[in-house]
Amino acid sequence: MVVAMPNVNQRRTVITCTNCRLNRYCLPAALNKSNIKQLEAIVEHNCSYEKGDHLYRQKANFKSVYVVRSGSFKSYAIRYNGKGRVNGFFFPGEIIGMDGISNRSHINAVQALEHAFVCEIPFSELKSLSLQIPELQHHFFALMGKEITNDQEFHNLLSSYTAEERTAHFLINLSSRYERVSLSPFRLLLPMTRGDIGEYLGLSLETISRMFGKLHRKGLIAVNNREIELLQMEPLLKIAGCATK
Amino acid sequence: MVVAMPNVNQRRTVITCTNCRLNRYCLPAALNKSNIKQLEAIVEHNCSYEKGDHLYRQKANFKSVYVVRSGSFKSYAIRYNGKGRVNGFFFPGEIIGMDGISNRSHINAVQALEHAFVCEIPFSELKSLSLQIPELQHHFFALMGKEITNDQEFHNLLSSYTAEERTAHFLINLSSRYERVSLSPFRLLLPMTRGDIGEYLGLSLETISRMFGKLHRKGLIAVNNREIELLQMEPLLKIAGCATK
DNA sequence: GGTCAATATTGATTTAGATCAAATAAGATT
DNA sequence: AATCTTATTTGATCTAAATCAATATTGACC
Repeated sequence: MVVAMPNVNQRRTVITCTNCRLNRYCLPAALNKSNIKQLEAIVEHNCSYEKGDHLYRQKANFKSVYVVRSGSFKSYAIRYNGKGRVNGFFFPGEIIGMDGISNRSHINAVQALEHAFVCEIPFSELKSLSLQIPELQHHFFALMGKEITNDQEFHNLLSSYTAEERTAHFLINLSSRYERVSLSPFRLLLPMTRGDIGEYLGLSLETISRMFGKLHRKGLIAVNNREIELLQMEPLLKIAGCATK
Repeated sequence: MVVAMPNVNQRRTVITCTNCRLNRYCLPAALNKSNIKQLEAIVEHNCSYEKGDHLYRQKANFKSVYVVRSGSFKSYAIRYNGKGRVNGFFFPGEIIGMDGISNRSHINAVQALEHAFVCEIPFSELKSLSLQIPELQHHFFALMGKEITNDQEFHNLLSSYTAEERTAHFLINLSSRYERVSLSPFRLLLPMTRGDIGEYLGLSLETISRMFGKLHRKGLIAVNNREIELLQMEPLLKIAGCATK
């Protein structure tokens, strides 16, 4: 089994926000020490999931948001007409569950792509705490805002990018998310299948395979099954439609 | 000039949230009378825009969110590579500006499609007020959550729907948004061009025209330039991938 | 190690929708 | 009303990516 995302908190010590390796990317990032203690009190740390396990299913009641501590997840939705599938991937430090806030029920299902740990944060308690800690409210607004801008940029990608551009963008995006949590941004271990990527990017799995081949032939990446090495960032960034500083 | 969205508050009386026709769809929906007064105090009512005017441009500083009072808007983003365009339409009672929350700068530009009025709500004041009024905080979280689920459903549409399905979905979606503010859900006056719709749905403007023609030939809609009449909702809903109750 | 199922690659063919190209039609401007 | 510009429709052609099909690889499990 490919385990792309190392489990980062294997130590015997009790895991808390204060000692979590990811706390500067997560909700505590916005808080002072005493506020972090308050946050810690409402968080359920270290819930474990095996590959294939569901964090929640479509239409499940919304109760909490979750932060990935290690491992990775995909979210997907199937409409009654059978259309639509994977619409998101989640890596350490990223928040899962905002798809349930407006309706009190989740529109997506979320499934572990490999063995994973998450922290669970009951949303009603998070809201109460946000009333007391303005920085927390501010930060959570910012996180939701980030989700909105990401989704809108993705709208852009799906409505105007070619298969090659989408594929390059996907790799560049993964690279920066890996880098954020101190994983190599150049050697990507993909926890998802070509099929998952295809559904996510609105392409067939064969096209994903072909585009990896094309980028490989251009000398921009090396492909070894689930391991993708990014060899030339500048041209990749260009194809991906990202400004190269 | 087509004026699809009637201006609903033409009276001479001073416009406030309390007397606004849209208050049950807008932020006041969640508040009691005394809280509405507090909200009113921070809102700049009745800012006027002519067709083509920009509410804000790409990369503009984020200061406020806006609620459409009358008329309509489109949002669009152009990446440095020239890709991407229209990514949203906004009608009375809908909120504009969440694309600036995470970054303190807007990723989209927003332009009036016809003569329009908006209310401006400074975001920092809205946040302060949300700390005092839990219902307001809750409601704004819900509004942002709604934006997220809408965007995700759109991801689904762009990655797996055919041209006909997208077009039907667009009409059905418009219909329900018109109905919400007491406009006819069956006779849609479109304030945007076929080109705008095409960019939004990831299709060419010719395809939009052809799909309108196709739905017309099936007897499901009548097309008269910018006026679209929805004649048979059930089959339209089915094509659009919406469950028909 | 051997079998099986899931995943990935590669090639051949098809097709939905893009693009190119006129011709109309509607609105704006004079 | 006459002109000009901008939108819209419709047709012919092209193409990017889907689909179909076969093979190869990998990992899971006995």
